[in-house]
Amino acid sequence: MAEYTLPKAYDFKETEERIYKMWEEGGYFQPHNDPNKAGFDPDVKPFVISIPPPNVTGELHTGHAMFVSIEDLMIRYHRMKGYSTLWLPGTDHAGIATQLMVERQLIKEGTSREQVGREEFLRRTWEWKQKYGGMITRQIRRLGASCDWTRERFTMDEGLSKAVREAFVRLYDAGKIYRGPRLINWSPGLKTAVSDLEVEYSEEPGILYFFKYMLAGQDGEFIPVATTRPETILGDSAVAVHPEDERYQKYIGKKVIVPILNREIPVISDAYVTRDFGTGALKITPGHDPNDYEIGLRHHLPILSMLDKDAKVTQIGGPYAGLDRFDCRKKIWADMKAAGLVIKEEPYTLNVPRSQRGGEIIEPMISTQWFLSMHSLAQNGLDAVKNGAIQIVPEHFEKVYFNWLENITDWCISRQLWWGHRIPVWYCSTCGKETCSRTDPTVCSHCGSSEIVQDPDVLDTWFSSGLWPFSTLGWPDETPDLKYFYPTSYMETGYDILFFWVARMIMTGLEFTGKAPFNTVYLHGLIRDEHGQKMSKTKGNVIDPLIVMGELGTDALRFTLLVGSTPGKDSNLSLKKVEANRNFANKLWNAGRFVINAITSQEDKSAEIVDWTLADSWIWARMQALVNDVERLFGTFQYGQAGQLIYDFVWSDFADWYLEVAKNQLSQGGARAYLTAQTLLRIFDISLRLLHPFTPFVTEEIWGHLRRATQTSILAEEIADWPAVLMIARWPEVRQPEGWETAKIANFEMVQEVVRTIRNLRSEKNVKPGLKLSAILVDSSGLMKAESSVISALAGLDQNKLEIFNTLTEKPEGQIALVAGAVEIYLPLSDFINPAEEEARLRKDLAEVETHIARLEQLLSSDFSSKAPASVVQKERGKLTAYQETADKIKIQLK
RNA sequence: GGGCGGGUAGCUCAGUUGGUUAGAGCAUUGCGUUGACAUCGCAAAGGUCGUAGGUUCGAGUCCUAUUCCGCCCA
Repeated sequence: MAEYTLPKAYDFKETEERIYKMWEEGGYFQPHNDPNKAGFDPDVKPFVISIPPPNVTGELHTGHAMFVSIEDLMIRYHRMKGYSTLWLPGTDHAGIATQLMVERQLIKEGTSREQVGREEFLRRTWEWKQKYGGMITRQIRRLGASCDWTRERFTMDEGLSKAVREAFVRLYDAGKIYRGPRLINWSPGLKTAVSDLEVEYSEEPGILYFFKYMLAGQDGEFIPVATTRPETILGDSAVAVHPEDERYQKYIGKKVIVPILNREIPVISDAYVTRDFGTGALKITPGHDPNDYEIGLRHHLPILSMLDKDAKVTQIGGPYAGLDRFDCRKKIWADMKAAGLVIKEEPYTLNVPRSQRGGEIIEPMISTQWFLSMHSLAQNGLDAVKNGAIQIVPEHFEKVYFNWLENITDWCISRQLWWGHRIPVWYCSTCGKETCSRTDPTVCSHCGSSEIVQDPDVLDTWFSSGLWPFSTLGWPDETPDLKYFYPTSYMETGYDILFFWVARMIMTGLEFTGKAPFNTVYLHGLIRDEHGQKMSKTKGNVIDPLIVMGELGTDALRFTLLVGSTPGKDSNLSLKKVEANRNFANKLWNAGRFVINAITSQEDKSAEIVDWTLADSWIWARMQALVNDVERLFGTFQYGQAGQLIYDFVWSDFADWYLEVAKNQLSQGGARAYLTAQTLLRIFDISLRLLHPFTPFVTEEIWGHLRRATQTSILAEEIADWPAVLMIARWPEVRQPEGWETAKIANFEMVQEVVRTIRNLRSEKNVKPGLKLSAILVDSSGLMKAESSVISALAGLDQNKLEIFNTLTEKPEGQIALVAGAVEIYLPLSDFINPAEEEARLRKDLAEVETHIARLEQLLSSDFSSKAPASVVQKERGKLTAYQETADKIKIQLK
């Protein structure tokens, strides 16, 4: 007999790091079937997820914890099912964030990006990346992520940079990338263009300014106009009114005078104008407002840029040139007031465009940028989802996806930054033409001049992450990895980057590889705090996953995130829940200790042959049902639901009931004990396998102990086919029910009901838990007789003083009477008997049972019995019979 | 303005193709620690499933309207 003792509580702190190291060093994170290695079998199915690359500057937050938990679950599940599984990790270069980080450092040193120059700046940035870039991946490891770190990628790597270059050149050659002046979103603080998606609109209190647009040559006549941004008056090209607006129709075609500047601009008519907003007359500033820009194009108005890249007024602004945008607003309004042009001011809620990064106010302005024409790409992206090549989970996000792609505008892909993939276009000062090339050219491809200079801008970071599923596998080269692992399987990420990232990957995947880059998009929701508030540093409600893991364990955090979430829905994270799941890990640990003890206590295999007990059969039936349910739920991405079922099974069925019965069975020794230990081993093993994708650490640790303990026990042959580690153990197989299950479950449930009934009464009467009671049971089915030992053990009865009769002609004296289903129970608690109370209790029970009887009788006499499916009707009939039996028994006791 | 999602126990949330006594965790109340577990056990209490209609033998679940909340897009 092997001695095998474990600490009383699960110590995750001692365990997690050790286990992770063991996995990683054991090579378990790498696909077992690798196209780069000998013995590769192309027929083995791969399962692939490319990680949503976190910013290289990032620090772990709950969003990362969420995606790592879900993706690791998907990966571990498929690995256990035998797929050659690849979870490819990496980070993106986060153009703006990283550049800011390094710039900040330079400023601290008393220098600046401009002073050190582009080359030195990039050297410093790489240096920074080498030093700090590994932080986020180390933190992801802590979550238990079973990524193949040998294939880790970074968007600025040589290979991925090559992919970016290839993608750009192909799109350029196809005429889908173009350069030109357009109205774009300008970030004056960062001094770069940003895409439409990077602008957020926030409602803020502001002022609506009403003023006079004086008519040229008509003394005193004016059109009243309202604006939220008076400084843009300097860039006005027209005043627009609705064509059918009777107030202003007469002015259409006339000229008005721009305040202060005294330029003359036309009054035009356009149906875009809302007649009942403001004054019904709209000033048009095509150079600084997207709607005005459209109107400007329609009416061929001059486009004036009255703000420069620092958001200061240009020469267009005459006397205001050089002023900051907000100073100018004040000054021009004061000057207009002095000139008698002001009508009034009203408070007004503005929709202020702000930068997603940093929150500064974005200025729409005209700028020469590179754009990707989206039309054909978007159409392919739409088709891929519409024809089912890609499935989005949950389904309703397909509508959101369609809505965006159907209304897509061209994507501004150039950024005025230094950190990123530089645009591979060179301008020739000799012939004035562009050269776009896969390799850096030395001369102009048009005239051969060496007077060429590269475009200074870099590409949007999302341009490179948009290629991620295939660039990470080696594209544009036809590598073995690309051939075998592409297209990938699932794309799992938050719904907040459906447009930023997912849609763009789909479009580029189709464009460059001709294939959808994945077959399924699984979107998870955002993590909020306990009360559903968005986490933010200013609110101080941020939950740091590193702290949670440190205090309650990684498994507890993972289980909470997985079980508390439904696809696509935001979920609230509460530490109370994490704590409950920490308790669950401990529960599992202790159940494991019990099982190990039961196994190692078996001394020899008795030759005696015994059959399974009712409890054995019951737990098997429940286990099989669970395996079945989990499989079904995983198939429909309902991981939370599956986790909940496993939790309930382990805690309630296995630990609360089977383990308690097992104690009784083990104490009988011999073959009974052996068989029980075997059942404990098998059931617990399957439980751990099912739970492993949710809580990898604790399950791996206990399973390892279970394996080692069993190896030196007489049950060793039971585990002959177990691998060295749980993470590559086979996923439990679904078995079809054999027919006996329903009856065994029903019988055991009857036993449970009798036990609960007795326990409740003991509790109600404050019977000391240790006190063994005698009892009389009346049961004609024979079930109680067969299970008397189990019932005595679980309900605290003295088996020697337990009498079981098929029928009882006379009600025993001095006993408390109870009914559980069709079983009558009598307990000799004469000291506690208060006849009036007892009768009242029985009458109350009877009344309740009778309401059920009445309800069911009515139901069964209605159309229900003819129209509902037979099985449903049968079920209700059975219930009625059971209630009637119970009622009969209670009536006997009331006599 | 357009679109999407949600109102279920005190709190935070689950709830399969509709199946007839709506679940969990936490919180609350009572009892209980000499071998799996106090990071626990055994019990109890707690819900007109936002509102109003409809479909159906049957609705938390499907349909319509309505109200409140949230998100996305313009």
